[in-house]
Parts: sequence; structure tokens; C-alpha cells
Amino acid sequence: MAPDRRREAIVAATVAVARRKGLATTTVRDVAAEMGTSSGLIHHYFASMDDVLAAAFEVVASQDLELSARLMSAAASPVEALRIFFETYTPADKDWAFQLWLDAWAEAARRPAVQATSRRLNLEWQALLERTIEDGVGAGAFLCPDPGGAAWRILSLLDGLALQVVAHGTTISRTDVVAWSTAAAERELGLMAGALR
Amino acid sequence: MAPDRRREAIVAATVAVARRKGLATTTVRDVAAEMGTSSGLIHHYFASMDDVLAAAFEVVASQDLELSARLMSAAASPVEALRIFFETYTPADKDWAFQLWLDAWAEAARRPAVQATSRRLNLEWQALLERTIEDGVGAGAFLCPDPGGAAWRILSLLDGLALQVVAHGTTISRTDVVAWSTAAAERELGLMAGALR
DNA sequence: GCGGCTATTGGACGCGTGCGCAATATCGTC
DNA sequence: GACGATATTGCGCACGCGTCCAATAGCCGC
Repeated sequence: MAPDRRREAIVAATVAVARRKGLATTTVRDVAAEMGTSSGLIHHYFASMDDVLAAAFEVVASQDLELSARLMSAAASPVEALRIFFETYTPADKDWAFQLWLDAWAEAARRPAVQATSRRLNLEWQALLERTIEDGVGAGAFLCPDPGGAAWRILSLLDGLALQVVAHGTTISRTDVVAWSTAAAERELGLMAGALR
Repeated sequence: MAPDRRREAIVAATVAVARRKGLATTTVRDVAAEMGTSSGLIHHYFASMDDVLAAAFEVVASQDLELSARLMSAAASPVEALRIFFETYTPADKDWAFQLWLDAWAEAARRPAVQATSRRLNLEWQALLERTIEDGVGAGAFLCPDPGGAAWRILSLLDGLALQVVAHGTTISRTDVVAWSTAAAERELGLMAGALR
């Protein structure tokens, strides 16, 4: 198999395993078994397991980011773009992609490559949201003195709420997450209550 | 050694190791070595490693909770109590206690006892904050139609921002966390901008 | 001093871990 | 059809893991 294709196949297999087991417990042998090949092959293409996991996380997380960005850029208005943001970002119960984020944040302390990838993608999410807010302010739809800070607040609120849903299951519901985070965003951007529902 | 004391010693040793290595990578043998005893002893007192880790996390997290609760109950006003809340909750760089929370949230999917403990303590934090907000509304200091939801929003925002500091280090600073979360809380509770600084 | 109870030891058991390397299979090129 | 390059194998190495258990040590009431 061509080197580029093989690399992609390894990453794809890693994603498949991580989807089932989580990032933290995915091993070299799991990935090899998933592809039906040997474990040595993985080390022929990647210097360490850290790099493999980082590449797999990168694929999943950047796919979600691009999907949201694409849908948001096609929105008719900044308010509509924000609505799409909340709809696509909020995870369901047992959301495997968000569980990957939880694993990545925790593993960041132990795996340098995972930390770098996680940090970079978090920054990209924040930048996407910041641009959307700035567009809205420019168009007169939002009132916000600090788009950068507001983006961090909205994103972090969403992360914090989503974390409760995914890690603890029953504490709060997906409905609460959407209602509560949109309510905070409306206050943050000077919108009428319910403008984002 | 008396059974009760031994149990406490095991938990204390687990905390000491987890402080260094994180929850996720703390092993039976680490704990035994920390106490200078054998690994078999740990299983004489705990049914599984899951239980040991949950007990250790419980000690650390509930200590922080009790400290905050004590300081807040001694506050002169609801505003002052809230100020103390933000001051004590916001983690520093490389905050080992908050790294334990990150580990617990991620490990929750794999370790039932850890999940139960993490969920319970998260709920207690939310309840503490909700009571504080209700007190403030009763005293006429806050304006808030939904203290329960507001408590979840403030807590989750803080978790989400703190997560960036601890997991990624350089994306945002502790100063930003305090400034941004107090700004959101002021909006949330009908306070003047800067009332919580 | 003795018997019994239990805290504690130390290691076995069966896995699983990342990593590295010699041997082999499978190509495209001449 | 032979050659050389390289993708791929299969296994070894040196650990580390949670769990369990027979054997021992040390203390208590008698």
C-alpha cells in the first residue's frame, strides 16, 4: 500500500478503536488488529503512540469543526449562524466525539502531541466563534464590547455543560445545555431573551 | 495498624501519588510503594482499584468544597460570598487538584466508582452556588429568575475556562478566567459591571 | 505462656504495554 | 526474468497492570 494511504488507514483504524474504547485506552495492538496487520507496521509510520493518538484526535475534531464552519458560513444572518453553532456543538448522551475531547484534555498532561493538537483545535473553535460575533457586531445584530472574551466565555460554558452530560449522564440534559447556553449568549450579545431559540 | 487508620493511610498515600502522576496513571503498586507496604494490603481493604481512586478523589475534592463553603458562609454579604467563590475555585497553572477533576471526568466512562463520586461532588458544588444565589435574591442583592440554572451556568463556565488553563497552559491565563467569569456572573445576576472585582 | 485472630507479606497468574529489529514478501524497474 | 528497494511481518524485550491467595508475623484476651 502507498505510504500516504497507509498512514491514512492507520489513523482511520485508530479513530474506529478510539470511538469504541476512548483515546486513553487505545493501544498499538488494538489499531493493528483493527487493520488486520502487525503492530510493527504502526511504528514504521509513526514515531510513537502519542503521535498516532494525536493524529486520530485531529481527524475527528477538525472534521466537526469544518462541518460547523461550513454550515455557519452558509447562514443567512449572524443570529442564524450562532443558532447553528449551538445546534452542532452540543453533544448527545454518550457522545463519543466529546468523550474524545475529555480524554484529550486529561491526557494532555501526559502526551505532548495530544496536548498540542487539543490546544490548537480549541483555539480554532474560539477564533471561529469570535469572527461570527464580530460579523454580528458589524452588521448591528449584536452588541458586544469584547468579542474575543465573549467567544471564550460561550465556548467554555458549552464545554463545561457538555462535560456534565457526557461524563455524568444524568446530572443535566441536552435540552438544558441548549437552553442555558443560548440564554447566556443572548445576555452576552445584547439580544432579546429567546432570540436564539 | 487499626483498620480505620489503615484505610485512611491508603487513601492518603493514593492522594500523594495522584498529586504527582494524576488519577489515571496511579496504580496499586505505586500506592503500596508510597506507604512502604505490599500491594496485597490494598486489596485487603478495598475491593478494587476503582474504589481506591474514587476514595482518593473524594478526599481531595470534598476538602476543597468544604473550604470554599466555610469561607463563603462567613462572608458579610452575598456579593462577598460570590467573590470568595471565584477566588477559591479558579485554579492556577498546573493545578494538580483540577487535573484530578480532568482525570475523573475522562475516567468516569471507564470507572463506575469514580463516576459516582465525581457526579455527586459536582452536584454539591452546584447546590452550594444555587443557595448563595437564592440568598442574594432574597436579600435584594441579585436579580435572577432561575438560580438553579444560573448556578450551573456559572459553574460550567468556570470549569470550561479552568480546563483551558490546566490542560493547555498558555491559551488563556488565570487572570482572564477570573475577569471573564465574574463579568458573566455580573450579567447573570443583574449586577453592575465590576461589582464582583 | 498459649491459642486464635487478623493485619500483612510476597509473589504467582494471566494479561497487556510501547518499542525495536531481523527476516520476509511484494513491488516497480530495468 | 532478475535486481533492488521498501512495505510488512512476527516476535522478542523489558516492563507494568489488577487481582488473588497461601504463608507468616504480631498482637490480643485468656
